[in-house]
Amino acid sequence: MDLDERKEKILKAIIANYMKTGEPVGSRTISKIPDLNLSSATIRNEMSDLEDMGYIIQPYTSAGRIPSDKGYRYYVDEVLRDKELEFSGFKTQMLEKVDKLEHVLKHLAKILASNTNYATLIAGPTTNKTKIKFIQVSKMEEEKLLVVTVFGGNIIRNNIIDVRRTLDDDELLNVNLLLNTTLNGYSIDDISLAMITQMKEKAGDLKEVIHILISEIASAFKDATADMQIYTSGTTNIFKYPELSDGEMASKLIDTFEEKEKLKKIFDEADSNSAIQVYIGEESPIQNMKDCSIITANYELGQGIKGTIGIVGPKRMDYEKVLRTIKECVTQLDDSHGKKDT
Amino acid sequence: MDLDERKEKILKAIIANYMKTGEPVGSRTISKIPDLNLSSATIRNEMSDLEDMGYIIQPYTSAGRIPSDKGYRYYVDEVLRDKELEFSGFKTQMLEKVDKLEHVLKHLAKILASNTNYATLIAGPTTNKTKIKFIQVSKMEEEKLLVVTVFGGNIIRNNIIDVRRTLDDDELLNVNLLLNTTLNGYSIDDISLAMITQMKEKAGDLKEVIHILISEIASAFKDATADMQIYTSGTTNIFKYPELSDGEMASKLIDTFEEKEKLKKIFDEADSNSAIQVYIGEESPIQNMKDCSIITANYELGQGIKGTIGIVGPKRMDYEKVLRTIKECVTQLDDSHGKKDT
DNA sequence: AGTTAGCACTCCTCATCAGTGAGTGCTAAT
DNA sequence: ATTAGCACTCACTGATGAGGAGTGCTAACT
Repeated sequence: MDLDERKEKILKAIIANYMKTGEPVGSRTISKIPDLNLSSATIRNEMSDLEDMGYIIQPYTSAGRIPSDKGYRYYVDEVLRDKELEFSGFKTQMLEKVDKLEHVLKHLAKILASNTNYATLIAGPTTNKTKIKFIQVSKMEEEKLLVVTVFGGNIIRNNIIDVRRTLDDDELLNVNLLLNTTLNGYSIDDISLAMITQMKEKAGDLKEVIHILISEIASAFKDATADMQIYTSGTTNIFKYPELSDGEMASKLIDTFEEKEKLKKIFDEADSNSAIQVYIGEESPIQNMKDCSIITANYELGQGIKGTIGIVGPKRMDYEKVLRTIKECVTQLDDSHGKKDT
Repeated sequence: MDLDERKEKILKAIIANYMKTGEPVGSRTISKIPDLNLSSATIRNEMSDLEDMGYIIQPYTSAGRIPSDKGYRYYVDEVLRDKELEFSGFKTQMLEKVDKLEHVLKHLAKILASNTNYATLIAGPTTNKTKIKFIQVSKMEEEKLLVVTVFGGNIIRNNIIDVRRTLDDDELLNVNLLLNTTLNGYSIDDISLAMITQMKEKAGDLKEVIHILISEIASAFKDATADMQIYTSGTTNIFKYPELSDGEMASKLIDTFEEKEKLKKIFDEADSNSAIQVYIGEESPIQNMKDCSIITANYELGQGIKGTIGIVGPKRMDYEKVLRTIKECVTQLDDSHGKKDT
């Protein structure tokens, strides 16, 4: 099943060439490569073998070959595997000057898009795994409480909750104290039944209120992706690749980028394993992106603040560059934010 | 400068026909209309006149005519002016079930897009003209205060402000009391110098803190458009209109829709006059939309909650339908929300 | 004088057709 | 095992021409 050295060289050459031009690659083109000094006829035989093995495809008889999904997969897995993914020359301009996390991510998406020439999406951190820093409950209207939750990284979420009961100032103070002392430093996911019963015990009269508050808050954040923010940029980069920009295709892709809900699927999968993930063609978790490749990577800012970066491009995307860039990017996010978030 | 009845009929017919087909309209097509019983030759003469007057354009010699911007303008101003814009059959499905304003608007954008077949954008309310309902200042870290401002319609904004000083609990209580009693019921724009000095006088020791808080809050909301939320939907509808969907054009349009900042220009203009606004072709405030028509309308949910709805389509869009729909939509927004926002 | 029929002309669109070139597979010679 | 040679395939290009939709103009008609 393995390829001998020559076949690999040829496959590599085909992929490299097709990445640049987007056109099927012929045997003559390969035969001109000085490294492997072979005639086009020999190349043809080898290419025929490669096609039988499923690494390349002939779009129609007597055309050149283009890499198949399997071909790309081989390239990514075998060829890029032990390559040193060194500094990418990725420009970090201004990344540190912005402060709000939301802005940082938006900006980063733009930078990534313009650096790679592919479409970029960034998922903001999900709150349910981020540590709670501070909770403030206040009375907004007679029976309505405003709950402000501050998570690590100063991510703030608001909930208006209807407790069917009026609280006086003392009670409010108690609730605040109780919630803060108990939940501080834990994430939503961390909240255990034990903690809740413990709070209820201490709550006395306020048992009921605490119950409503906790369950409402929990259900608001329950669904990991429910309040996930997704920032996209460079959608129109797809027009740079003819294979993606004909009407039908482009329309579907852009639609997917507009409907952020659909994009969540990508991040759902990415969550499970922490490494960089490469989806090629049919492997894509999103139906509409079956003709694209998607590369995702998880970033982490400490304090349980985790999110995902994704880049979407044609199957002939420059995997090496994107992998380098995205890796660098994740590293930088880590560093740059680590500094200021004490 | 006015058109006689026959010319108007012909112009109308040309526009109506072009709206449907998107193809240049010839004299023979018009001559077949039973209403005005004329031969194609007569129509030709009239069309020649209309062209001289600038209402229609001939894309190339010996092609049919298409309406010019001026032609559309005449149609919108004169023909649609006194037409009864009655019930549009606009589906309001589920509009009332959703609760959060943000969700309502997102959803509404989708409904509008699918109803009209054009791209839709909705600007959420700007906070600086909405009445403040409740302010809560709390201590998050030693010198950092968390300010939560609740506006009418339960729009919530958070600010983390660094007052260079520690506040004890009593002081915090004072600040809260002061801010709430003074600012309640006013909008950010309403806050006068007098109010500020008044607060400072009462603040005593906390003068400095109040100063920082007020100026920070004000500057955060200052720029009306800074925190304006824009929801878009149906971007890919433009692919339904060939004149907008060729590479260059489509790319520019979609780019504009992605970069929400650019869209703000539309709403900046819309603010000034409260009526429905129609921009045809070159009249567009956005460079990239010079080949489109844009229709905007302001909605108002009471309590100073105001925003704008916009629909973008080809110049040959169905103005009548869009005007009807958008009008209906604004009315419904008004009603449906008025009910539940006591 | 307004309207219309007729005609020559323009220009787009579409299908056809042959030529070209890049590419392949196969065979036979090296 | 490699390569040169050859016949064949197929997309792409450009020219050509028919067809059609539409115009403008003129002359005849009411």
